[in-house]
Amino acid sequence: MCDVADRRTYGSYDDGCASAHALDLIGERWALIVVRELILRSKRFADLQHDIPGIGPGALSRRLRDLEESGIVVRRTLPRPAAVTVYDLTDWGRSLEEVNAALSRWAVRSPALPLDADMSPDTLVLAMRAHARPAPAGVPETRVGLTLTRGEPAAYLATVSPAGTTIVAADGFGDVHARVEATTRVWKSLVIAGADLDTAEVGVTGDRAAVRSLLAATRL
Amino acid sequence: MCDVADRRTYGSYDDGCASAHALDLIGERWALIVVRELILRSKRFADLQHDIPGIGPGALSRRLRDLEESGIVVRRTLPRPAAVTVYDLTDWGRSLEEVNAALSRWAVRSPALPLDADMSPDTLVLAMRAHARPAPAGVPETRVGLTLTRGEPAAYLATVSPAGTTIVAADGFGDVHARVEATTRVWKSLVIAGADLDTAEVGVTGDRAAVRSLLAATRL
DNA sequence: CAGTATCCTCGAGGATACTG
DNA sequence: CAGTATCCTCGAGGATACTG
Repeated sequence: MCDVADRRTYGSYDDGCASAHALDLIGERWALIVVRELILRSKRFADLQHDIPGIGPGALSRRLRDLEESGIVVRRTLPRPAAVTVYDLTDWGRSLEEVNAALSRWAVRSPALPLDADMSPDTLVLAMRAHARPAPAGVPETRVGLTLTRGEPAAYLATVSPAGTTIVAADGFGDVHARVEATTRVWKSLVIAGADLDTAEVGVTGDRAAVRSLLAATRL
Repeated sequence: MCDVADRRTYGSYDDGCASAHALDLIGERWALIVVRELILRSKRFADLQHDIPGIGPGALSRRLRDLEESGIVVRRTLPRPAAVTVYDLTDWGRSLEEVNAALSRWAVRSPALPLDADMSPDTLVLAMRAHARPAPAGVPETRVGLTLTRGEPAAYLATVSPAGTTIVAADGFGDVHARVEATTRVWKSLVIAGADLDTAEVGVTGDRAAVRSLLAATRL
């Protein structure tokens, strides 16, 4: 299927383990970060540059090409009149969310976890998904519309219930128990640093308890 | 807790996400491979060099120092008369098995998964653990003693039951339904490439069906 | 055995300017 | 906007020899 000799390039692990092979594919610098930014939605080149602090156009370009060759990313052209190039994940690539989640659950116990760095709305929502827990038994299903801003606002629909907690990207909210608006920085302080909802600069419409349920079910 | 400015070294992701922080700690080349080799048992420097094909003494030395500083690895000196230095994982470091397992479960679906490269006995057993499934309901508990050789033989005790499948490093086997002896290369062909037990060069003592149960519960 | 020291090569990728 | 091209710096780590 794959000759070892073919793989012996500089930087490749000559090791038969599946996880070593995984590192060959997504162990390169920036690779998993790029994948992460594409899990919730497809994006354009400039979107990725904006959402990934510190990546240069050269590094991004190369990483996208590698990931495409590995079958993790696909490059598509939107139908006219948009006619614009976007990057998306294959199904297999999207299943890297599990790897990202495992990393996140592990890292949260790090003594050196940075609490004040910035992150994109999508990344923050992925962190919530990685740590999402079901609501306590007996609690009725609660839906919250979440709008996070860092530059452009991004909207998500969260559903909290004893059967499980989900958060997905959303265009509209429909019928929700509460709506929340916050900057990523402020919302992050609630989710990751455990700040208090009442003292944070968060705009809440509707049932404040619903927002508390969401935080209780997704806090790191 | 951690000033961003302190972290802005070359190679560090300036990103607030927990999984990006994880990559700061274990995203370096060889880091996760070294951790993986220590999950099942503590090892000496030369053991690690032997078990990790292609790593040089300089790279291993540096990686161990970094991992120690991050609180993932601990260096211990065995009591006299051994008086020898061994490397071990902290509890937090050992919980990286979950990350390794997530990577392994993802990579197994790679179209380019190499099937013929070599791997250490411990690594092979970790792959089995990552994919371990419970036995079908109603099947009685089965215990298998597994001895894998690549240089030194390494022994493991596997327990397969509807409540779950476990494999741990073992010194002796006690009362088991079957004993298996194989080289890592041959056993790998059974577990990863799906080769047939009857045609493989495997020494089986006791109940052959027990070995089939183990393979059915741990095959990738 | 358990590393450290040295030398060297290599490629990643940051910064920047540029093109279609 | 969507990248590519160029230049440069930097550090990783392979190979090897060496030390306690």
